Amino acid sequence: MSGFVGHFTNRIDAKGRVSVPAPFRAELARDGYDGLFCIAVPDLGTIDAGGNALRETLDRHIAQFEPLSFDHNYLSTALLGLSEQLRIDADGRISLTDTLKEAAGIDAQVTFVGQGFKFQIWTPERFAEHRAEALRRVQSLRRGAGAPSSGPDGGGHT
Amino acid sequence: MSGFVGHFTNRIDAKGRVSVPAPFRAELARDGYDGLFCIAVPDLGTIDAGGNALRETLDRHIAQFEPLSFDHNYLSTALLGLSEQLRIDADGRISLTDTLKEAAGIDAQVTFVGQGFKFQIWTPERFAEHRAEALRRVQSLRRGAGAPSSGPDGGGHT
DNA sequence: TGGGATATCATGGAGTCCTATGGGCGTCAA
DNA sequence: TTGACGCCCATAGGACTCCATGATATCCCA
Repeated sequence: MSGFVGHFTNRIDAKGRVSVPAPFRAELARDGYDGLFCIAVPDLGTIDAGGNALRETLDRHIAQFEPLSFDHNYLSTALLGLSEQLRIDADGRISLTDTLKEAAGIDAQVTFVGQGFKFQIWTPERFAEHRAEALRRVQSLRRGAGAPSSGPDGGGHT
Repeated sequence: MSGFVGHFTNRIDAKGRVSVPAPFRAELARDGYDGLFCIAVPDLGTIDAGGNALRETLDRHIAQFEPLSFDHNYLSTALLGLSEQLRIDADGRISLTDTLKEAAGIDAQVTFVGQGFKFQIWTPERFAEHRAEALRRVQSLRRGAGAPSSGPDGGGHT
C-alpha cells in the first residue's frame, strides 16, 4: 500500500494532453481503476484525482443517506455529478476538461502532488503558495499556537 | 462499478430527440438494461433515469411498506404514474415524452447528471441552481465536524 | 569505475474512429 | 391524409490510437 507519493510537474501540449506521472499510473494500475477519477475542490482551487480508493471514500459518504432522499441526491450531485471520469490513453496521458482546468486555473503546466490514497493537480504557481501556507501552519503549530488544525493541509500525512 | 459519473449537456433536435451521453449508454449496457427507465421527481423538478439499478432501488423502497397497505398502494401508483420506459434508438437517442418534459421544464437543451446508480435529466438553468445548492450543502458538511474525514489532510470532499 | 548500451518516460504530431447532430423516407395509426 | 415514430444515412468536430523523438535514468560489462 504505497499510495501516491511525491510531486511532479508536466507540460500540457497543444492538444490539451498531459502525462500522468509514471509512478502515479503504476499506483492506479495497482488500484485496478480504469481511467482517472477527478473532482474539483473549489475551496482550494485544485483538483482531487485518484482511482478506487478515492471513489470508495466518496461513495462511503454518499451511502450514509437513503438512496432516494434529498440528502443523497445533493451529495451524489456534488460528488459524482460534478466530477469527471477521464480516460488515460495508451501513452499515459489525460485531457483535462475545461471545467476542471477552470476550477484549478490551469493553462500550460500542472503539478501532480501525491497524497496517499489520492493526489492533487495544481498549477505550479498555486501549489507553491499552497505549500508555503502549509509550512506556515506547521510552524505556528510548533509554536504551540493552539489546537491541531483540521483545516486544509493540516500537516499532510507521512 | 463505475456507475454514472460526470455531467453533459446536449441539444434536443427538431424531432424531439436527444443523445444520451455515450458514457451513460455504456453504463446502461453494462447494467444490462434495454432502453431507459425514467421517473419524474416533482419535488426537484427533474427526471431520474437509469436501468436495473434504479428499478431495484425503487422496488426496495416500495417494499418497505406492507404489500396491501394504503401506503404501498399510493406509493406504487404514484411511482408507476410518474415513470416511463423510453426506447434508445440506434444512434443512442431518446425522445422524452411531454409528461416528462413538462415535469422538468425541458425545451431546447438538457443536462445529464451522473449520480452513481442513476442519473438525472435537467434543464441547464435549473441544474445550475441545483448545483449551487449541492455545493453549499457539501461545504457545510465539511465544516460541520460530523462527517468522517476523507483523509488526514481534511481537504477532501466531505 | 567508467562508458556505452538499454530501458523508461515525457512530449510532439498524423491519422482514424467515435459522437452528437441534422435530415430523409417509409410505416402505422388516428 | 397527416402526424408521430422508427430506421437509415450524412457530416463536422472532437476524441482516441498509433508512431516518432529526445532526454534521462539504469544497467551491464570491460
